[in-house]
Amino acid sequence: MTPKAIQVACSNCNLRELCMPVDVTDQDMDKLDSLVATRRKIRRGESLFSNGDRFDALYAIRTGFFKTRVTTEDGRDQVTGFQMAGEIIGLDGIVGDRHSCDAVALEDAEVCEMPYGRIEELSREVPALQTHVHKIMSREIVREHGVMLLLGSMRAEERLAAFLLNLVQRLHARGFSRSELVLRMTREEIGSFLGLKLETVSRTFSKFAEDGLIEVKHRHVRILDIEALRTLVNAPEGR
Amino acid sequence: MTPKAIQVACSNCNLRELCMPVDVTDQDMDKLDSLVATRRKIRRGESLFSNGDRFDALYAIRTGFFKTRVTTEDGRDQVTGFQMAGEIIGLDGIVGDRHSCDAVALEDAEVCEMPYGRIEELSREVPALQTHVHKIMSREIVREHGVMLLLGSMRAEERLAAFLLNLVQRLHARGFSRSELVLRMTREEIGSFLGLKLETVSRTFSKFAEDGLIEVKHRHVRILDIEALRTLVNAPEGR
DNA sequence: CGGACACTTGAATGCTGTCAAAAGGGGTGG
DNA sequence: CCACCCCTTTTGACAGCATTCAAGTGTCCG
Repeated sequence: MTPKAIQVACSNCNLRELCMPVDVTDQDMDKLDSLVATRRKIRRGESLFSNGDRFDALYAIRTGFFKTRVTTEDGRDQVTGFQMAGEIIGLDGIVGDRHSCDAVALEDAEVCEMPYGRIEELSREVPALQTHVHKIMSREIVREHGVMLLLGSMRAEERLAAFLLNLVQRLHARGFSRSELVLRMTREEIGSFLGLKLETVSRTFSKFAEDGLIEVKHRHVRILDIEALRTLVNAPEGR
Repeated sequence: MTPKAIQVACSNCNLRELCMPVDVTDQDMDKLDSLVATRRKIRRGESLFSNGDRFDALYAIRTGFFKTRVTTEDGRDQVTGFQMAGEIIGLDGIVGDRHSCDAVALEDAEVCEMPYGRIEELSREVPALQTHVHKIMSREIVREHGVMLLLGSMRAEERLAAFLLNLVQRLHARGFSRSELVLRMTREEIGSFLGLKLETVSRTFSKFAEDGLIEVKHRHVRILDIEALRTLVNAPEGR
């Protein structure tokens, strides 16, 4: 028995419902199993791909936690998202044959590499996969709309509340607590994502703790009053 | 001779190189001509689609100018982009079978409606179209990364300069002047897109004019010193 | 175990928002 | 086609939130 061979098949992957289309025949599933060419381990701090790298595959995160960020020549940078198990990264590379952002592991991670050419081939044969790929890209577009709303119209407290709610919701969908979470990123990275300085992030954490909304102990956060956080995000007065 | 029938064919459309893949055989081009089901005219102020509408087609803009915006129940809203001839809108609807944003015409417009089911079908038959669709979605993702960078790390002057440069560049690609433009949107809409209040937009326009970078006469803008604008955007110190 | 890095907190500055008022245009209806 | 009215835009004064600069503490990784 070769456990490794079993693990490599998407059909046996416990993240299947996150990465793969739901309705596929056994026959199609056999094809989809051939999508993942290799597994790749990435260590904390290392990049899965970087701005300028040739694009040739999408990656499904099996374990670990990533950030993606865009940078400019003049030193500006912006974290564009945090990604966890079951999520797909690399979509930015399709348009220009090169990646336009960096994907950095925030903890040791493992990803499934899916050669893009193979994705296109199989998409033509398996309509369910085709639709699935389109939905993944559309979902990313919609997610970014939400981030734009956050960056363009929310104040610091609202941004951080929205960030925490989003994170805990995604973690809960993966079987973790709905009230407790461990942040894998620094205050500076949170700030970059939220368009705030790290001091503002830290201060806002402290204020939430003072107000009894959360408990913060460095990177451990416990949500005490999730309703209050929701109310904050839906505050009637925008910026 | 029926000029209308001729116009409906993508193969004869002067925007073809903006909407369609470049390398297609004549045979494939015949197929692609069947993509556009109908033309639709939208009058200034009307919506092409709205949040919650059932999704069933993508739209290629033939003429006119749109804004897309997301809104929340509590009255927050955010302009997520401005779209002009040759650009594709509606991608947000794929993931949830319903649109999650509004597309509003800022001037009288005409769009080509491409039923999504037909796009999927043809994508399976014509690989060049498949790749093209993927690139369009990927391009939108990358564009939004740029907007996130703008919203998350730039100050008011930098944002407005980046906005003007982007707009004039896209207009120039469509045969318009590279230094003169007519804004189709209000100061408030610019502000919503840039995460600023309309007064700040107005003030920043005035400052640019005082500094000799541009000439502003309501919605007519003439760029006098494009290099200065570029320098502003690439300013070494971010927010 | 030690040092670099991450985090917290304080004080002051400043950019952008808010409120207000006036002027200018453009669109619509007669 | 013209005139009127409303919406858009501009500008000023002031307030507030987030940034900046600085110092001290804590902690995690090698």
